[in-house]
Amino acid sequence: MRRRIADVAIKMFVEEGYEKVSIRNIADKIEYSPATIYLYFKDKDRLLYEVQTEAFHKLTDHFRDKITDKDPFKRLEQLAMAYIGFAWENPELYDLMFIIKAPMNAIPEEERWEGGDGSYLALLDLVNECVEKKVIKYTDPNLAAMSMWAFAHGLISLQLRGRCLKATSYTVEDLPQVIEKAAREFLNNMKA
Amino acid sequence: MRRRIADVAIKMFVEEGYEKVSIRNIADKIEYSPATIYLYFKDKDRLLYEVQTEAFHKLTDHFRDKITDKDPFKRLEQLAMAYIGFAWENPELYDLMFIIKAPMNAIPEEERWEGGDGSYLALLDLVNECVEKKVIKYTDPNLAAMSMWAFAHGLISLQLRGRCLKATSYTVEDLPQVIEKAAREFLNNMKA
DNA sequence: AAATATACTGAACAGTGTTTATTTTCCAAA
DNA sequence: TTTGGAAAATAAACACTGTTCAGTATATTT
Repeated sequence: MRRRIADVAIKMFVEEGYEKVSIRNIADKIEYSPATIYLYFKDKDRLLYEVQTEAFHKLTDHFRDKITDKDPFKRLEQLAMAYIGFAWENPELYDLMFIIKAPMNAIPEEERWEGGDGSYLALLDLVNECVEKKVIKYTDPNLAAMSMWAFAHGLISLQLRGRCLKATSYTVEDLPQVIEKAAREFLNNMKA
Repeated sequence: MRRRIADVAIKMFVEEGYEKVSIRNIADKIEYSPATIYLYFKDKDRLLYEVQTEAFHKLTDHFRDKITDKDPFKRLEQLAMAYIGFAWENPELYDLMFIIKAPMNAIPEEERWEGGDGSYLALLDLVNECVEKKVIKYTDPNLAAMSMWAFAHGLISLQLRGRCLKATSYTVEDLPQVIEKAAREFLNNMKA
């Protein structure tokens, strides 16, 4: 039943957008009462967190498919492009993975961030290798990993929230290429 | 009256956080009926947009205070640090300026983004000067400006949305310095 | 067949943004 | 000073939201 609810929820978030989906909508779709959902999920934040975890599995799969090169720096490039590509293809999922506050409220102070941790560690491991082999300028892997993440996230979230189009002179057709170009430039600048 | 509502709204957003403030709360505070607000603002998005514009004035003032150096690259550093500092001091305002979707819905397709445009142009002008004087690696000012903005925004918004603390091994006390350090490193990497 | 345990729901609570018909307020002309 | 009309403000309702809880229906065990 938990599965059933989570499956429908993730589908509805993707199709209709997070903001337009309510507990009642989900309950209607699975033809149960809204109260039933609360037997399986403490509250909406907790359900969102479950959906987020699912989404991170999707991202992990996406990474597995796209990160294939032997050279660690090339792999770093592939990771960056895969991250951006995922966001572009799944904007609604990206939203609740990285932008919306709600699902994070469901994680108690001390607990691990199930989904996010895994993906971040994939990046950190790779950056570690790059630092060891001196293929990037950075010497602190944590700082390098966070910087890469922040840059990619910044590009994506400014775009997803409509700030890019309004402030820059780029058009909606340009943006995908512009963002990729910016990412390439960023990677170039951190190359040893 | 428009002013009166906007003033109270901005104050309440800062004090209690965007999510906890409703039209009714604002109406209560100014001792008017909720319906009155709709005589002066089309809807909540429009009110949010007004508050956003106010916030951008604050950011512009902040920039004016902090960006003082003669050297264009140093000025670029000052701008970056001022931006990050502003976000740190006014997280709730930063939220509705750059993260929340709602206020952008109030701007019709063709219209300018009153607040955002100005601040972005300040950055773009400065970057233009840096490109001309060849003090940064970038040759395309638009790309450079967007990259800087994206990087700073990425750092800030990941932090504001609780992703940094959960994924990285940094503590809440470290983060301000870590973010500044990351920004400095980024600027260093783009230095010509 | 009776007792227990599990699964589910109807209805309500307290809140949200928003609209409309109605009332109050105010000011200028008679 | 009274009256007419415009302008300003609102009470009440609509259609939602997340959430809770008392109560019902179903299934399992004794």
